[in-house]
Amino acid sequence: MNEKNQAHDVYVAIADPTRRKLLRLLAEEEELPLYKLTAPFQMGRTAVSKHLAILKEAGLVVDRKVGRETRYRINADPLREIKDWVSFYEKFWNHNVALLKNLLGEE
Amino acid sequence: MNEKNQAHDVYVAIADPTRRKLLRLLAEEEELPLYKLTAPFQMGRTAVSKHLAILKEAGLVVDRKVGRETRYRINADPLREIKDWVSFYEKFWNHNVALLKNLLGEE
DNA sequence: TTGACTAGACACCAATTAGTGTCATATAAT
DNA sequence: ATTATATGACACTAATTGGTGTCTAGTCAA
Repeated sequence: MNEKNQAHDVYVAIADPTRRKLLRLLAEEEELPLYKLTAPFQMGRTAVSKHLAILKEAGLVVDRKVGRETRYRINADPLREIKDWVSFYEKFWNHNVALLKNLLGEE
Repeated sequence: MNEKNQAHDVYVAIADPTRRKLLRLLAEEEELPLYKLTAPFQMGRTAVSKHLAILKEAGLVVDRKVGRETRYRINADPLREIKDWVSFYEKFWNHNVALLKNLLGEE
């Protein structure tokens, strides 16, 4: 899946439901090896491994080798970028809420 | 680009830089026709139109015909979903900040 | 030390994506 | 009435994506 170089940003990383589910799993278990991360999915180990590689590229997971396992751990920091990006648009829905309040208030 | 059916969620919609830029443009101009939205990009009108279609599918833009133009307008509401999703992970980076504070406090 | 387990590295494939160009149509302007 | 503008609708293409299977190597256990 993207064997070549960098260029996988956080936005792309979280666009895939499988990858979001992986993050969720990692959010609850502190550290998990690939074979355990593969279990909840129908796809094969290779596919999950590639998804994890994309998450890793985006900085959302960190891995370390322990014996024959490769254990993955979440790193949520890059998600700040998403949060910042979204919060810029918050004023739009707040704006609408304000309009609505206004409307109801003048009713 | 996805001529068939639905299935374009918000996550996918914002994964593309062109589409994020489109949203930004629409955030500043209230309402813009396709030909004006195309101008800032190097790609052709057709491509931009398709990106807008994806944004529309995700509910992030609304359009209306005015004469021969099709004018686009932003609708930020679906971004709430992203915000909610990200905020779940906030505790992780807050957790780290807490740890750091602890560390500094005990210094 | 033999065998089972965990995972990386490849090669391969089908479906999707992001772009292109062209043609048709509706509207506006001269 | 004619011409220019704005866009939709298609057909096409190259690159990317998300998945597969196989082979290899390191590690753990009997």
